[in-house]
Amino acid sequence: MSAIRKRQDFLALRNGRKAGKPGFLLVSRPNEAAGEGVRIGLTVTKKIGGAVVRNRIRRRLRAASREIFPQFGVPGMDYVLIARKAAYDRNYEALLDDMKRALLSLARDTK
RNA sequence: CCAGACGGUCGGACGGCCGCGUUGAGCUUUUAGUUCACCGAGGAAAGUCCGGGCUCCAUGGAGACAAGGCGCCGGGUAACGCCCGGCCGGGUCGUUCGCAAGAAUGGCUUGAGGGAAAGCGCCACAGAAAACGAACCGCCUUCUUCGGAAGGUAAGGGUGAAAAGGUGCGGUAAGAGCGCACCGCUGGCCUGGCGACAGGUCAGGCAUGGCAAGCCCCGCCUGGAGCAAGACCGAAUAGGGAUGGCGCGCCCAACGUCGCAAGAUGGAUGGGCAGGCGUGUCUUCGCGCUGAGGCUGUCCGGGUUGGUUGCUUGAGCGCAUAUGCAAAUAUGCGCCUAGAGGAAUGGUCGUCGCUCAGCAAUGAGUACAGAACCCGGCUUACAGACCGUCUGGCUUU
Repeated sequence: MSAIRKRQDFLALRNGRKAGKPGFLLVSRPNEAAGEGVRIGLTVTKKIGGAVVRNRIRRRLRAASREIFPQFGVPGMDYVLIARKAAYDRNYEALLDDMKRALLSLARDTK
């Protein structure tokens, strides 16, 4: 499991499959170059809030993804989480559940 | 004890589980991975408004001009438009003196606080008039056709943010610094103070308003850009320069050169044909493109993605002593305190603290806000707590 850092890679995800949840929008796309690894990127736009709010959202989503992705992420896929405002104070258990369901629904669509 | 103002300090704590970044040490086979340890956001990290350090660029010295900024005095500072102390003015409240105008003094508050007799400009509305010293009403004198007209007058009315020093007495046709007293103002001199200024004294009746945060004048200051500055290393691909190798078919031909001529020779940013490539299933044939434009070796320089560096020890922080009203400075001792880069410094659960509501159980809230080269300031945001000074109220003695 590694992070997506380059702008080019983020742009490539733009047309991927999407699954929306209260706290975020999950986008996925198969990645030929990466092989078997799962790559995750985070996007938190300025529209959502100040730096403090954005940092907290980024950390919560990152912490949640660490718990969920090793088990439910599909190897060889790139994922991008686009944050929404609700991620700031949504119940953590609900956030984990949202993420699990989003991954499952994307995996079903791919088949 | 309560409330308020001002100044200063702080701005949650502990534990479990799961994680991240720098550094150090160890282990594994180098790459990399892994284990342990240490450290890991702010008072404003914010706004990016001033002042510097640092870096690159520009620059011979000095002056002038332009543009921008600053503007009472003294001190502090690396520097500042910041800070400290002082001076002067405005507003407001109280006290004292005075018939009054006004003055003195204390508290709070406030001032972009140089120049308005260098010049230009502006002063809305209202008002007669907003500066050329001004007559609307009123007042007084003269004349009168009894409607008013001419002249004098800034005491009174009215307008306004602002109306031509104020109060009182005299004076006068009515008035007026016209005269006088007091208050205010302006100028000279003397004294005190480093100075801004203050006090005293003499003179002047003292027409010549306000705005300089409109232009302007005077004095002082200022080169430009910023860590995405700058330095180094440099993959693949494309492109640039130098140099070498291979290849560069045929015909026509403008024109050039040589020649007395015949002719010879070179031959284009020209034309045609071979040849090559593509295409319709293939051949023939046709169409399109191409037709020396090529292929390749070596070296050089620039340079993108990326990597390394700049990158945290500094006008640093704490304590003590000394000097100073203070800002601050000096000396001594101690300390090392984030360095990321799609960007670490956390996520989650529990217990407690604090504030508010409630008799209680309990419930609700726990701010503003996230380093990005580094300092000194300013400004703005902020739940709550603590300390000090002052003011007011209540209770007790």
